Amino acid sequence: MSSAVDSEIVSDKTKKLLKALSEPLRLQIIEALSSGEKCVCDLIEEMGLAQSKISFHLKVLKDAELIIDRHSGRWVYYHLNIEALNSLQDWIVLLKENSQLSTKDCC
Amino acid sequence: MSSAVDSEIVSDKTKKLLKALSEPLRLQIIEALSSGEKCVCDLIEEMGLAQSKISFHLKVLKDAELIIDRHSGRWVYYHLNIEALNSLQDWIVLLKENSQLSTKDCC
DNA sequence: TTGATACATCAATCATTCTTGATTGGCTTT
DNA sequence: AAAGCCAATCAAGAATGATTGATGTATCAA
Repeated sequence: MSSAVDSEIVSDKTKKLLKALSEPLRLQIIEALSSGEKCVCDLIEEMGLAQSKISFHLKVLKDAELIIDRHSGRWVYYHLNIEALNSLQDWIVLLKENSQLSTKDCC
Repeated sequence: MSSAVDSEIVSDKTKKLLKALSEPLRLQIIEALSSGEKCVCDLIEEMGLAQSKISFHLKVLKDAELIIDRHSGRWVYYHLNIEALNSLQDWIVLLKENSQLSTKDCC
């Protein structure tokens, strides 16, 4: 549906990134991982939350490619995907540039 | 509730920003406004959506201080708040810096 | 003052997302 | 093989968010 012109600039990837970042718990996870790679059990302990809850949110973050997993024995380690942060930043920069073009009268 | 340690780094402001940006329609609005200030009627026409829908999402964006309104006669004009974009970018930069510190073994 | 326009807000429905507890699957140790 | 641990997944319910159509408020024009 929605047959309108749909002149979209935001990529689906960026949409997914932003949706993944819209949840406070997931932001906490992101910040926890910004200090280095951690296994799920570390996060469970550090955040004091149920395992299934953590796993649920990790999955959302992983689907958005904000984090990357690494399996080792029976542990799964997660770390931030800096590329995702970069592409998010690029989008913001683009918005700001656009914005500045339009406030100075053109050219 | 939630008596846990709550060693939060993300500010409530950032949380709200990211939540506001988690909705595709709102991203479209943001991008529409990145090319300059517009009134609600412009957005309605440009996006081909119901007025109450647009107003609803504008309110969310305004509450997050991502956009700023300006009243003139019976029109209301909205434009992006660059400060919000800046603070979002700052948060990302901080995350990346943190992340880089932890990958090089310390110091 | 009447009517029209621009926008906000509300209440009800609908849709999506989160949470919880239980189960399952994969490793590892014994 | 059996038992224990780590983590993913599932199903049901709870909570949150979005959409819709109607109503309200302010401004302007006739």
